[in-house]
Amino acid sequence: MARANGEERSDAGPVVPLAHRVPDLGALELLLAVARLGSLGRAARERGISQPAASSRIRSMEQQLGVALVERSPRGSRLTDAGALVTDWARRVVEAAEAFDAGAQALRGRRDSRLRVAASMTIAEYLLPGWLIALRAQRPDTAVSLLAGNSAAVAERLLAGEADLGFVEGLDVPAGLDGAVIGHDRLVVVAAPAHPWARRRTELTVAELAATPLILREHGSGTRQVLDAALAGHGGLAAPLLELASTTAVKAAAVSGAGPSVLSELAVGEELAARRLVEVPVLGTRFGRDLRAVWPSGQRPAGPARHLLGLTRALP
Amino acid sequence: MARANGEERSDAGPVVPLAHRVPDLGALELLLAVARLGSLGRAARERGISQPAASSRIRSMEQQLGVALVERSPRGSRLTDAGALVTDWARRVVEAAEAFDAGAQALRGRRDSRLRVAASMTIAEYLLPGWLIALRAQRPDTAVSLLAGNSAAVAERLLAGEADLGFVEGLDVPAGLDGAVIGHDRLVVVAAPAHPWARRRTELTVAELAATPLILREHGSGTRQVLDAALAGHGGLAAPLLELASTTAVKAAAVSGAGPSVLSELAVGEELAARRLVEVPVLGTRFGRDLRAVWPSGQRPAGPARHLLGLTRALP
DNA sequence: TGAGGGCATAAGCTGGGGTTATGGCCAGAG
DNA sequence: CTCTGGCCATAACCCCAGCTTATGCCCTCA
Repeated sequence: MARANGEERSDAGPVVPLAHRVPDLGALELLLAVARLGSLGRAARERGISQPAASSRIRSMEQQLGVALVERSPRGSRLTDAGALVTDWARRVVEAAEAFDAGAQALRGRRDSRLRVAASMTIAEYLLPGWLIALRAQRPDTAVSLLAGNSAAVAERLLAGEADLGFVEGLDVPAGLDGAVIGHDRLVVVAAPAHPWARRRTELTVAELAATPLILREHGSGTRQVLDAALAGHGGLAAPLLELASTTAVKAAAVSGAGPSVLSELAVGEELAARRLVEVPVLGTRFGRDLRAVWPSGQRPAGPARHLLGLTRALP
Repeated sequence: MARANGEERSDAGPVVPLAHRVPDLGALELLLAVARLGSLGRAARERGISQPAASSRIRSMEQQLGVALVERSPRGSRLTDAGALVTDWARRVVEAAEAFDAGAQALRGRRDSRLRVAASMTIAEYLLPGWLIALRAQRPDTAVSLLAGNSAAVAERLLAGEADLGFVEGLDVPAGLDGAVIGHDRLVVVAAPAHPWARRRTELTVAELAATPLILREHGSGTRQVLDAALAGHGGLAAPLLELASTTAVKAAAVSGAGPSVLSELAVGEELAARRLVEVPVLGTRFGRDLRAVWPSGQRPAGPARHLLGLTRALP
C-alpha cells in the first residue's frame, strides 16, 4: 500500500515510480495499433485480445494520463490531437523496447544460430540493436547470437571459429583478422552542467585533462586504453576520482555532478542532447577511433554475415 | 491462454507481442537501481518494495530473457557482462518512458500551471519532452502545461494571454509576436529501402519530385505548406498518393513501401538511423525551415519561460 | 563468536487485465 | 422504414503476476 503517501503534494516528484505513471508496453502497442487501424476492435483483433479488453485498456490509459486519446464513434475511432502526440511519444518507447528485445534475443541466442556475432561493449550497446532490427525486417528468419567482450575476446572468438563476424572499436585491427571501417567514434570530455568545466570559456588543455582526477571505468575498458595512450605524453592519467564497473555507473556519477569524465560519443549522445551532461572541448586533440567490422583473414563474410555487414556500412 | 501457440516455431516472429518478451518498466527501473546501488536489497528499498519482491522480480526477468543478469554474493550483487548490456538497453527504454511521462504530464497540466507552453506538433513531439525533462531536473517545482497546434493556434494562445511561451516551425514569425531562432529543421524526401528512389545514383530534380504522387499529411500541416510553397514554381505538388491524418501514419505507410514521402528531419531521424527509410537527395533545394521560440511582442519571457527558453538555445 | 548485511524460499492476498455475454447506437441496404 | 452489420460500452467472472510478511542460510567483519 504505497498509495496514500505523498499524494497531496504537488504533481512533481518521482516518488511515485515511473512505471505507475506510464502505461505499460502492452497498452502503448495497443494505442499504436488503434492509431494505425482506426478502430478499437480491429486493433484488438490484431493484438490478439478481445474488443472489450482493448476498450477498457485504452480507457484506463486515458484515465491514467488524464487526457482523452481517441474519439469514439459508431464508425470507428480516431486519435484526438493529444492522442496523436501521445502516440508519437509512445512510439519512441516501443521502439526502444524493440531494440531491447532484439538485443536480448541475440544475447540468449543458441550456439547453433545462423549468424554468430561478437562485438565490443560499446558497439553492442549502442549500434547493434538497430542493426538487428533492420536485419530482422529484411531477413526475419536469421537467428542471431551475440557475444560481447573486449577486442581481444572478439578476436579470439573469430579465430576459434566461434563467431562469424566481429565488431571492434580501437586504433588497429587485431592480428589475424581483416576488417573494414564502418564508422567513427570519438571520446568526449563531459561534465554535469553545474560543473565549472561546463562554463569554461577556454578550451581545456590536454595537460589539464591529464592532471585532473576523472570518473572512469575500471581497467581493461577500450575507452580507458585509448585515453591512457593519448595522455601518455602529458604525464599520464591522474589517479581516478572514481573507478566504476559500468559505463552506466560512470555516466550516472558524472550526471550527478561527482566530477568530469571521458566517454564515447556514442555513450553520451542522449545525455548531451538532454543537457544532463555538457561536452568540454579539448584543445588540439580529437580522441578519435574507428569502428570496424572484422573477420578472420582471408575469409570474406558471406551469407547472413555479409548481409549484416551491408546494413552497417551506411550508418554514421 | 495465448501461451501454447507458436512456441515450437523458431524464436523469430512478433506473433508474441513485444510486451511479453520485454520486462515491464517497473522491472527495468529496478534493474537500473540494482546496477547503480550494487545490491538487490538497497534497490528494493529505493524503489519502495520489499527485498523478496525485488529478488523475485529480477529472477523472473532473468528467466524471461534466458540470461543471468546479476551475480549474487553475500556481499551484494554485481551485473554480469550480459547484465551490463541489458541494463544499458533498459536505460534507453526508461529514458523514452521518462520523455513520455514528461510530455503526458504537461499535456494534462491545469491552466493554473506556472508555465503554459504552446507548441507546434513537430516541436511538441520531438523536442519538448527532452526540454521538459531538463527543466524538471533543474526546477523540479515548475508545473508545465502544454497545448499543441499549428502556428496560427500557437499565436492565438499567446496573444490571448493563455500561454507564456510558444514554439513554431516555419518561414516567418506570426504577426504580433517576437521570436528567436532556436534551431533548424529541414524537410527530407524519404522512401523505403526497397523503393527505386532509394537506389538512385543521381539526385532527384525538383520537377521530378513535384510530378510524383507522394504520401502526405492532410492539408493544414506546416510541413505540407512549406512543400507547397517550394514546389509552386515547378507545376505545384502532384495529387497525393495517400493523404493520412498523422505523421505516424505517413511514416508507417512510407516504411511499408507504399511510396515516397516528404517529412521533417526531426520526424524521420529514427527511421533513417535504423534504415527503415532512406533519404533521397534532391538537387539544389534545401527545404530548410527555422524553429523559433515566440512570445507576444514586447513581452520578453521572464521567470520559468525564460528558463525554458535558455534550455532550448543550446540544442541542435 | 556473535552480529549484521545480503539473498532465497514459503505461504497467502490483491487487483489489473483478460474472457464471454449482452446491449445500444448509427449508417447504409433492401 | 425496418433490417443488418460494424463498432463500442457494460457486466460478471476468473486468473495469475507481483506484492507482503515471516523465516532461514551464508558470508564477513569486529
